[in-house]
Amino acid sequence: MPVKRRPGTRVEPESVSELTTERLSVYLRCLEGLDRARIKTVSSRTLAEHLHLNPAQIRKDLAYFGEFGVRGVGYYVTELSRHLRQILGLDRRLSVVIVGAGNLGMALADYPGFRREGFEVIALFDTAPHKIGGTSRSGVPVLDIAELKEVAAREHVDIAVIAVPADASQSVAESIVAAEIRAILNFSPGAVRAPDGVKVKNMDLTVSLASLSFYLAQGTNGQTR
Amino acid sequence: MPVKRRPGTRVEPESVSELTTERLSVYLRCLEGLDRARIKTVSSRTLAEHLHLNPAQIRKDLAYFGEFGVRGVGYYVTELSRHLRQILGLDRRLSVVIVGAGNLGMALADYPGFRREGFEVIALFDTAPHKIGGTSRSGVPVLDIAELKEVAAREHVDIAVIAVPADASQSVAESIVAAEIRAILNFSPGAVRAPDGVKVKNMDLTVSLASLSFYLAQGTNGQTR
DNA sequence: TTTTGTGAACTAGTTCACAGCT
DNA sequence: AGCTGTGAACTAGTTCACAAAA
Repeated sequence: MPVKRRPGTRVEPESVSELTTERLSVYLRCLEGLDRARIKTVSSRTLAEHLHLNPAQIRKDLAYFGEFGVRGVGYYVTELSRHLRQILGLDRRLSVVIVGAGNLGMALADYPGFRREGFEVIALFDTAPHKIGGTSRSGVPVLDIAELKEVAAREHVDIAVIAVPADASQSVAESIVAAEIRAILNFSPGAVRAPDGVKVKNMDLTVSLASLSFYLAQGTNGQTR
Repeated sequence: MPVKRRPGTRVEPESVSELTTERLSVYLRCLEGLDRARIKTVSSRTLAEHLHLNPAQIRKDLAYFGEFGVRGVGYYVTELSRHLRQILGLDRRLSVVIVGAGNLGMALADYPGFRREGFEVIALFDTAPHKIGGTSRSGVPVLDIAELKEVAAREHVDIAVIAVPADASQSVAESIVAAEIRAILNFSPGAVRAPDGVKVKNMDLTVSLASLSFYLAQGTNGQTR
């Protein structure tokens, strides 16, 4: 029996897993490619072949949010892209700050992929006096971390990236939470703790390398995604 | 009934999931901290409290590889660290190359966490003539990607990191596979395809940010790890 | 016909709960 | 007593398979 939810309708938060939302982002990127190639419609089967995924999974992921497809036809590429951008909240400018103006923080501030996807890096934050007042190569200013709360309030910062050494990460996370930023992308080793209502995503280089090392050591076999 | 497997014994590859191996790396880091604090033994409960995990999960993860614990006592910290390092293949020097000597590649080459965990970045590779022949700030040489195969054979490279723009990532992946490197950490957007026997781990910034954006847009609530 | 949307079946991963060892 | 190791139960995630729509 068809779900009588209209496309774009909000869904109960608990029911959508992070695995699903990550795949939505992958679908979106693929659809944007198809759109540039002037392809009008795509079936879950074709999309699944592109992405090496199961077609039923794609249909199920999309069906959480509405009935976007047309039976016998598939999905309209441009339309589905627009829906996915809206579902993912990518239909508006998102402002990002990076805490830690070391090599990694600076590199991330200048990463062209951010801007291309609608993320704007408005500032770097650090504690080192000789860094404060400077800018990244592309001109992102480095500010004193003491100013984070004020800047976040003034500029409506959506996401904070943590790119500091491990021993500073928890205190940085607390400053971010105090600044009322509700989403954190953490590149520091070791998970940071944040209260409910603040989403933390860990990108731990060390853990990923260890997992590759295990594969090499044990001769396991597999593929991520 | 006790498993009659001795500690350190190899396990059937298929039975250990990537989620488990990633947690092993987290356990190891935590144990190293306890070891530095001169703590001799730790129970799965205590470890679980540190890491905000379930104690049964920790016991189960460890039990895949042997019986490391002592009933009534817990685990000997130093001994378990040593076992985990061996299981993860971190008991030896691992050599890493980075393909793509842009901002991100350079930053990764100089990332101190690599060396600290026993990974040695031996070279960067790029195609841009003005980059080739130079070095990163910490002195990692930038070589021509045409030399990758030769260097990999000579230096026994374990892991390759992809840090190039999306449109180059698949061809870079093919060069890496041709160089007989069997583990890839991919920072490019879009999953790269590699044959069986080559492990790919994707660290897709765009996907992670989109997932945070979804959380902000929908007001979902959760915590990674 | 093609292809969606979805209940049902299946597979993977987590947590419980307890026997058994120290 | 305390704590591990592990079957059993549970929960989450994926894939199958088919009715319904175009």
